[in-house]
Amino acid sequence: MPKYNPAEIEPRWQRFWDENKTFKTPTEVTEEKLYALDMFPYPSGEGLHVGHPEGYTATDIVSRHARMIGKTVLHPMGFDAFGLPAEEHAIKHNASPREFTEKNINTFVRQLKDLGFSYDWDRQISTTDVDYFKWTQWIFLVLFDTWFDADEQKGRPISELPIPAEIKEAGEYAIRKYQDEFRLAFESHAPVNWCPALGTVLANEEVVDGLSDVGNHPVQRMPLRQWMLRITAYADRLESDLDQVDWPEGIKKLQCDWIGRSTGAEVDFFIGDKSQFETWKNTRTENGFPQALPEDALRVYTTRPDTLYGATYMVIAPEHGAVEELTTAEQGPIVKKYCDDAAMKSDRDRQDDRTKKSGVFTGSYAINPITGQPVPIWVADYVLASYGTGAIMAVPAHDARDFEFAKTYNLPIVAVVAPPAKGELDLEKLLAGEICFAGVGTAINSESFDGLATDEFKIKIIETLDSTAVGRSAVNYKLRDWLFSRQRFWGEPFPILHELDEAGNRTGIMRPVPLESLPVDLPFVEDFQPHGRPEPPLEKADDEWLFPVIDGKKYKRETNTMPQWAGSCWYYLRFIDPHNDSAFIDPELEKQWMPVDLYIGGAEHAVLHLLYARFWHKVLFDRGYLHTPEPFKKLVNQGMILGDVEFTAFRDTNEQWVSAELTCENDERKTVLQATGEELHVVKLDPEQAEKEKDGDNFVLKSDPQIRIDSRAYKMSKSRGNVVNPDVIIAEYGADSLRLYEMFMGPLHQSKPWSMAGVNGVRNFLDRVWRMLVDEKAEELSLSSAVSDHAPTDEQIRMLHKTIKAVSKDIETLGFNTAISRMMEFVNFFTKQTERPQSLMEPFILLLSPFAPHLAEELWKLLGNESSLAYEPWPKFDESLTVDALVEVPIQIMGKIKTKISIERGKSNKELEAIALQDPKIVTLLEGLTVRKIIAVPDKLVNIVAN
RNA sequence: GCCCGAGUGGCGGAAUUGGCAGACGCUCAGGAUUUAAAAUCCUGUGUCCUUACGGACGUGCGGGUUCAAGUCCCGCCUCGGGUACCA
Repeated sequence: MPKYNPAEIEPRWQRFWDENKTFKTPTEVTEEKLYALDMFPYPSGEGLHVGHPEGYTATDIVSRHARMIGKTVLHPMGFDAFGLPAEEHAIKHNASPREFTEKNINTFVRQLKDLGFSYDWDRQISTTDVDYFKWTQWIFLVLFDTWFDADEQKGRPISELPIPAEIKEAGEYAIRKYQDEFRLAFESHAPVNWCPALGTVLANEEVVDGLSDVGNHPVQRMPLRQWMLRITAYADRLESDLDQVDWPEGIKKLQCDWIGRSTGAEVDFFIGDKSQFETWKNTRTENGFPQALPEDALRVYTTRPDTLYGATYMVIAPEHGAVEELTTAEQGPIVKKYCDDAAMKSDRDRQDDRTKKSGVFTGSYAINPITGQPVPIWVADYVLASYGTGAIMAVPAHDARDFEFAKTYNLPIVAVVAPPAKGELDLEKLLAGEICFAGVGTAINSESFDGLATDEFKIKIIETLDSTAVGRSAVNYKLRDWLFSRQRFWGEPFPILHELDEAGNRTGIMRPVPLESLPVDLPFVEDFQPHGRPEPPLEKADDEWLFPVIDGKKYKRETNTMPQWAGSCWYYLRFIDPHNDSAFIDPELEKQWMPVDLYIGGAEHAVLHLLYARFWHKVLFDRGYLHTPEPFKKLVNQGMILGDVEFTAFRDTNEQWVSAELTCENDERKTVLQATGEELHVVKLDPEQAEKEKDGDNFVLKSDPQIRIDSRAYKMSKSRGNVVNPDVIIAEYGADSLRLYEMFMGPLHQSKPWSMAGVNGVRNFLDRVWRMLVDEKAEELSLSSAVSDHAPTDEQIRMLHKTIKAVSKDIETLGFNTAISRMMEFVNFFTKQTERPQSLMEPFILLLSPFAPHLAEELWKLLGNESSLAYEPWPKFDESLTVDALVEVPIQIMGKIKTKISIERGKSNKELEAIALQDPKIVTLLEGLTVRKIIAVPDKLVNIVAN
């Protein structure tokens, strides 16, 4: 009995595609190319998750469709395989991270092949391949060899960096040190996020609420020598070039916010006696605004220079360089204690304290350059050393944080901006210092500037500050330079050698490992367990690796490794030319394939990966290795797939039901009774036990409708036990069903709950497709007798053309869920037809093929075709055949539908009106009414206004 | 707190430019087929009123614009996600 049996069909076609290299990327790239890319996965030990195939199926459908419309397609897959989990696993099991990673990759490849994706497997890469990270190291050296020319807004070779005459005179060593200060990859000794549990430092982006992103371990600040990448130099371009790409607005905004560009002014407040202020100001006006931080002034950054008249005190960060100098002898001990405490505090503690502000007075005053009045200088940890100048002018009347601080320490509050007239804010209260207003408005208490609107004021005041050289306009970014080194084993080694002197100490001279000596492979290390101290595991490599001698000079290798992000910053380029051993990519091939036309992946990479990759791309672009300024033309984020919907109810310790609205979660994420905090039992219910409230939106217990229950889909997680394994779905329903279901669930970008019943639903559809063509009662696999070479009817032809049109359009807009529903309608229609002309069945199978490729290939063959349908021309439709001759037009009276008439398409509104008014039902309904107006929309509706 | 996104039947979701709300699928109910079951096929399935014919209501809530609003405008509510002292 030839029933639809995916377990037999699917492996057979997968083998066919593999053996025939059906999806090998063509070497001749035609004008119309498609580069469809998935965010490559981290090959975890758990294997593929059902979230992975969602995006992968979408790009696969687009790729398969593109081949059929004649495009040349590049559709590759690879693995982002460096990273902490493999190393942690290796430590735990005393094994090699490489072996573990390779095993996981094999599982992933097997699972991906089971899903029938049309990847060109000859291009498979892993970031951990030595042949791959050779070029990651090479790109690092490009960064090392590049400085950013701010005037040209462009990265240039370090050899083109202008060297000041006095440096030149000081000799080669001075020149090298000078260059090192400008490189895009540079060493720094700044405080970093050190995570003792992971034994490594982390990027700001990898620390969430003072805990590590991976594993939730505490993170502390400590100064360490680190490699940094100067991503801040590219901040403006990373922001402005977002207009060039077709990305979701939300993601663009996230990147913009992350870059956090703000404009305002830097203002110097004179430190010294009020009597010398005029002299200071005059000297300033003569000499101009100093580039470097002056010693006789405190420099602040503000986005609201228009509130300068309201600056009643100043605050510097505890780490600010001038703390000691500004602290008076009397205040010395308490300031020192405050700063020491702040330094001890972890980021986590700082978060907790954020609700209340603390600070201490330094004892010093600075002179407001516009009013000439002295203001006290305080130290407080609500000012960050790393942003702006690490010092602020505090305007408590117009900044919520300053307001809170001023209230706590009884500092004066002066209102200088009146809210817009319409506002409900009470001006009296504002003037009395009782409330704070942070918006824009009209200047008050600002001498000659009074009455100016905020925006005008800003421009005027900057002009004034500029003319006397006490201030200037300035731009700031939230974006920080990228901390690029990790103290772990399982990452790319840096291709950098540190020159040593006779005594074995670093001379400070660095030497890049030359191209011919790349890659720098990971050495064998007996034990790479983190020990809670910041010496990287590579320090334990043998001397031969650690201390190379070149031209008689002894060097020590850099022993930090690169972070996981490094490999994923450029993998999309390597896919274009994966086996090239003389360059990271052939420039000709790069021109043919870049940019990536469609990039699909999860929104969790909205800032990190996408920002880092764009940054590297721009550097490589500036240095002439690439021809596009942006790597990813169109980006789509797939939504998260949640677990099946769950109903939960709550019971107290006396086994009594508790209604859901009386519960809440406590700090330990346990469900408790809101009123008393009593811990409750969480009971998972069978859907049978739940029902919807009679008049309300809540679900309640069927047995006791007074008790509300929770109905929600949760994120899939091991602990919740709601994880769906794709292998199980494939075994039970088939890969085509899994692919189809994930596409049918809803819009790609939306998060949606899994439903086993839904999988069964699409499997049902595939069964129906099978039966539409196959005679299930026959002994051998053969066509159903309904399938014939009969001439199709007009209705049948229209059905096909409508379906072709809808499916084609939906693939273009990635509306896969509606494409599938249109194909379901086609099948519903034809299974009722006793004659199913083969000439209509064939195009339908082609339409289905990108979605359910195994089944489509099988049926295509059954219909008598010899070869794979992968490159068959996509069916075309005739516009005139996509509409019916007759249309049903509703007739409304006062906007309410009264009847429907079936008429020929294309009637004018006059004709429509006449037909409507003659309709017997309408005539009856209009009796006694006066027709005031008739609106007729051709082929759509008629609305009669009558009363 | 701030910034996004979303609220449509029992559930997932459809609905060019405002123009027939609920396509398609699931669920459930009834029927056919069968010795029986599975599978399959057919019919029905927003709510309320009505024996029926039919009618009223209905896209989170309250207003508004319009001949006509899920769609546009104003004001809220709830949920999901992101983010957090960035001056």
